Amino acid sequence: MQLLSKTIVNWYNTNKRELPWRDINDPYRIWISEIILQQTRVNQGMNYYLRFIERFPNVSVLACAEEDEVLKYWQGLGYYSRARNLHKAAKQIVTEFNSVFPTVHQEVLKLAGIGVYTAAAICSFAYNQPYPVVDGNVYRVLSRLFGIDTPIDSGKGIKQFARLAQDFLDLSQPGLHNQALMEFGALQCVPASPDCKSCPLVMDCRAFASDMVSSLPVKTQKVKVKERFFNYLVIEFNVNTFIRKRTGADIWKNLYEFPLIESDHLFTADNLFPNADFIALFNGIDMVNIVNISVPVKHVLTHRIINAVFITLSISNKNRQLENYIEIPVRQIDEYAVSRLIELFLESRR
DNA sequence: AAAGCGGGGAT
DNA sequence: ATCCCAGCTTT
Repeated sequence: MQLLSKTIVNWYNTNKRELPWRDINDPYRIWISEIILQQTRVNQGMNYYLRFIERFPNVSVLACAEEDEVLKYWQGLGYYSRARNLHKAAKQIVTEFNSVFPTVHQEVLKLAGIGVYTAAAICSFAYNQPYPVVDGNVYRVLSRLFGIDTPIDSGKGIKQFARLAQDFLDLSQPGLHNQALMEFGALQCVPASPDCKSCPLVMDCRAFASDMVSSLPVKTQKVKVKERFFNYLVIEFNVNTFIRKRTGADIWKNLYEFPLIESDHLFTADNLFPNADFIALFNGIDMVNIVNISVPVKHVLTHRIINAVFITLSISNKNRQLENYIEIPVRQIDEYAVSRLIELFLESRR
């Protein structure tokens, strides 16, 4: 076991990428990088990390910031609960740990947004503590190396791989071992068509020996894609428009958007005025002029398809319903964190 | 245990 | 189209 780990670490030392959050000990920076990289590729998160660290260089600065600004720095990256939890955890650290990032694994694990993987990553990278990381890369490398076909998204699989990863951990250098194992999965033992001929572990790989590389790891997929229909109302009132913060347990929580009527279909010029929600929103307004109705947009996410249309309209006066919204000059919307869907619409209008 | 949460790149 | 990425939280 230890020999295999040494082989991977040797591979790592000659093949690793130079990354700004690598070869540092600052738990804060490691923490930020780990949260950004959850379900996110290095290339996608790199600039977010650099900008985030520049604006929020330490936990105190982050804790003092407004959540709105933290979300603005997260705009476009997705999984926005990461940003909300990051901010929440920063406040936890200030109040519960005197602004010093905790060094005890159990305490790290209690911070908002930090689960088993991230706690192990921080404690091993920053403090060299003996906790094995088990991320998507590790599942893939270990399942192939040891020829394990237990589904990695089952309770049994999670426990089995956690135990295996613990046994596989090189206790003499846990941080380096973990980094190397993940980088090996990211660059060498890739999901599709890995170059096994150049792999230093090819002779030790159970999956290669039994021609199972392409079928491991096993995952019981289920992803049901649900469709939703968002009708956005881009209201022009002199030079102003109206926006609102999304609330509730739903997509894009705490991000801003135009007045929205969700329906089981998209509005068109033909079915717009008979719609009860539409009529209600503009009740009491003397004149509503439809300026433009955008072509339908299909915003595809992993587990959702958002169909959206942007209806631009001008109004002659305000009513009671619009008091529930924030009235801002149109250009000022750039200061608010919005979803990628809204961002793309705004870009298309420039 | 299952569902929900974003967005993008590789194949 | 499908998979999956340095996963976590809520139901």
